[in-house]
Amino acid sequence: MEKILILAGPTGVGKTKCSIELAKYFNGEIISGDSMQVYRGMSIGTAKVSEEEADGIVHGLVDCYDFDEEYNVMIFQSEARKAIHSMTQRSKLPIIVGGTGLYLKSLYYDYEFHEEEIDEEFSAFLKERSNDEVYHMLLLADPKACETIHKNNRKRVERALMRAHLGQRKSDAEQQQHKPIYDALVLGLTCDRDELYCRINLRVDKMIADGLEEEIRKLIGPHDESVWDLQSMQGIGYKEWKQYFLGNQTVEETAELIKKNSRQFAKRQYTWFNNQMHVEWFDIGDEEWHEHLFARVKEWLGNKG
RNA sequence: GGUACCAUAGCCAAGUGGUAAGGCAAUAGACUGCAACUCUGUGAUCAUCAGUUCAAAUCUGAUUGGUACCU
Repeated sequence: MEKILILAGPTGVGKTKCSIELAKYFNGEIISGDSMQVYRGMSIGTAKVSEEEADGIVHGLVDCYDFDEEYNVMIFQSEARKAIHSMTQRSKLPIIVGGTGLYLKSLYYDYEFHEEEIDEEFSAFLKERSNDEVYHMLLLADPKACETIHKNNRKRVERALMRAHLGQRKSDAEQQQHKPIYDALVLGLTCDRDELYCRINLRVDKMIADGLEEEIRKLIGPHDESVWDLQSMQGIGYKEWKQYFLGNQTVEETAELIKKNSRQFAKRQYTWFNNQMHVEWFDIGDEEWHEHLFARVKEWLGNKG
């Protein structure tokens, strides 16, 4: 099995810095497991690595798509696997760094995605139904899927229904082995919650100072209001500017919103990493976390046999 | 100093006699194709004291705190 090092953790703990140190020390290359850093032109708001920071370390899946393109788990999984393979062949240690839980999990485990089409007619038909109606339909089409989807979660219910409609029931797809397909070491960076929130707040202030507003202005460019509906523009640090540019909000209010959303996001990330994956945590508040983390990686690499 | 008004969870806030709406925040959780998404669960006895009443956040009085105006 190929070896991959996964570095997880909430926004703002310092994954980027740590990952570069790891890459340098262990002769590795980095793959971003992040759903927003793939977009070109979105750097400040996604806290992307700067060239100086990267210091020559190769970063995959960063700056790969224009901000009006689609990106999703399937693309991530496929691209990341290719990259991992390439690195392994060149004797580089693949280091996957990111905060998008679903992406990391789908990479680590044997999730299988297939090309899909959308039945527009069926989709339109669903739009007309109430939450209850749609949920009852799913109850008939794929009862097992209902176990993990709440009836108010319209988005997921519709998607599961669409899959069942196209003959690929969600519950069937999940019959997969659920086994790791890599020899992966999953490490996580964490810290005291208040401390993290403080770091997040400071980071957002810095983003503003570094010209986040200008970055957004460039992205919007000549586009009309529909830019705000783009997938990429739903990222934290971006979507909050809509009201500002529409003249309904001050910069200060926008910044506060970004901070709040970032904090809530960090909380959700913890929920994911704590319950969906087995993460070995390293608290950056501990004196020797750095030594411990590096020692752990050495141990793991050494036991390769 | 006087008069009036106000005092409900961390914040905003319904409720004017029958045992405390809602929103935000916080927190816990779900998650196989928008996942930085989407969704779910969780909180108070109503400033304090005394009184009226079968029954008070809701009425009365006092106290404390705040706001406005007046001298």
